[in-house]
Amino acid sequence: MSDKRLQLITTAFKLFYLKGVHAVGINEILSESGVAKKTLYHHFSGKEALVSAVLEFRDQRFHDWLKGRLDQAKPGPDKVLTLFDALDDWFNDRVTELLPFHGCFFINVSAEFSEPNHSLHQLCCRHKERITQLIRAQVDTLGIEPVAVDAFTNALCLLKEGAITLAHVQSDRLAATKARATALQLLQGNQSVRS
Amino acid sequence: MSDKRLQLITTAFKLFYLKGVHAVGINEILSESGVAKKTLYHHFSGKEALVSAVLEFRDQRFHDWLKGRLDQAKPGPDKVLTLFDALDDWFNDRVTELLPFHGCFFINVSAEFSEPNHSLHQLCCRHKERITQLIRAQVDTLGIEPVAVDAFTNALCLLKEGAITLAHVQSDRLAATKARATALQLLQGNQSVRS
DNA sequence: TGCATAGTAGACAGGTCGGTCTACTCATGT
DNA sequence: ACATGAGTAGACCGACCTGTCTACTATGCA
Repeated sequence: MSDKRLQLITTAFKLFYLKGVHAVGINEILSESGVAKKTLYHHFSGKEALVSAVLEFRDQRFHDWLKGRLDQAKPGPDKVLTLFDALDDWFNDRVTELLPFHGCFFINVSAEFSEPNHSLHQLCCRHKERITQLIRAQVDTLGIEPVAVDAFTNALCLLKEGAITLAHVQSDRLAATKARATALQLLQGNQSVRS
Repeated sequence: MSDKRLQLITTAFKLFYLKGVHAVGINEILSESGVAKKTLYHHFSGKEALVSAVLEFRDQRFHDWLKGRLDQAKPGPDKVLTLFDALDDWFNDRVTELLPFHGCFFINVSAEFSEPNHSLHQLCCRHKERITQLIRAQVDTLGIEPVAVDAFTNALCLLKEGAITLAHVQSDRLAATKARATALQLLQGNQSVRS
């Protein structure tokens, strides 16, 4: 990956994440990154292609970070509760590689490109699916029956997205803690989970 | 409320909800609503004031609809499970007064005006707080201890926001059903709830 | 040596943005 | 009779938008 190309992507992400895609113009990205306009249009066919690349970049970054956190958890219930500890760190700006929290970039972009058929919206959808798979893999390690795996994965994803929304819209820095408590309650209420 | 003013608000809402605030220009709202530009600036000081009015309008509409649904529920666990039945109707476009589902308008606007201090972002936050109060009132009728009321209200709100996000970003029309199942599990796992 | 590649700065085009303003109509109430 | 306020149509302003283009530089490779 070219140096300038990466520079454009990281700068664009920073600005898009902070202000939204429509609110940031090409020229702002150029002056902020110190790259010439011709260079941008050499690497990307247009603004939308740049947004695509930024989504892909963030998807990778976020996925790698979360996978790293989950892999560190010790076997057992911790495997899923760690998810909320990681979210808590994210919401409270203790994860430098994710930049200060301004909601989920993919939820935000979905909101701006609301049409489900839009290619950018679909990229956001695919990111969420990847993260869901990551979580399902954790739930799988609990050794519960397959039907319960699906149900519990659904519940965890709902709590995760809910926490992100509360943390962003209502600036609720405790959102992850609340979600963790609920997840714990589900774990304890379900006797099929080996403790 | 003036006839033209209301016309502007409803048209603006329809377009903002569908395409996002930044993606819709004043001129589009004018041509769509058939109102003159001077009239718009007679009623509103600018675009931002119009967005404010639209948020207030939607807040009222949504709150009234949900309150109506919750009030109809019969006492007991139904008081909270009805929330997810209502969401299911919303997600699947069976609520005409809310228009076809394109996510939560307030989450979407929050994403476009991400700064927590921004007045539009705060309006979105206040809407969420109002809805939370509505839900808390339902949980109160269950007759459980005060601490559990807070915890269960938090859980329900997390599940609700999670369901909205799944329904929008991933076009998951079953999101409300999944959230309902999780809420039921929480109800059953908690013996302090009178059945 | 020669030529493609990746880069710079920035003018430029065509369009849209939010917002102002002029000139006009029409209904209402005093 | 007449002033006021709500309305219309649309020209116009300056700013900004995405994207193209010219002219030039530096590097690396065949």
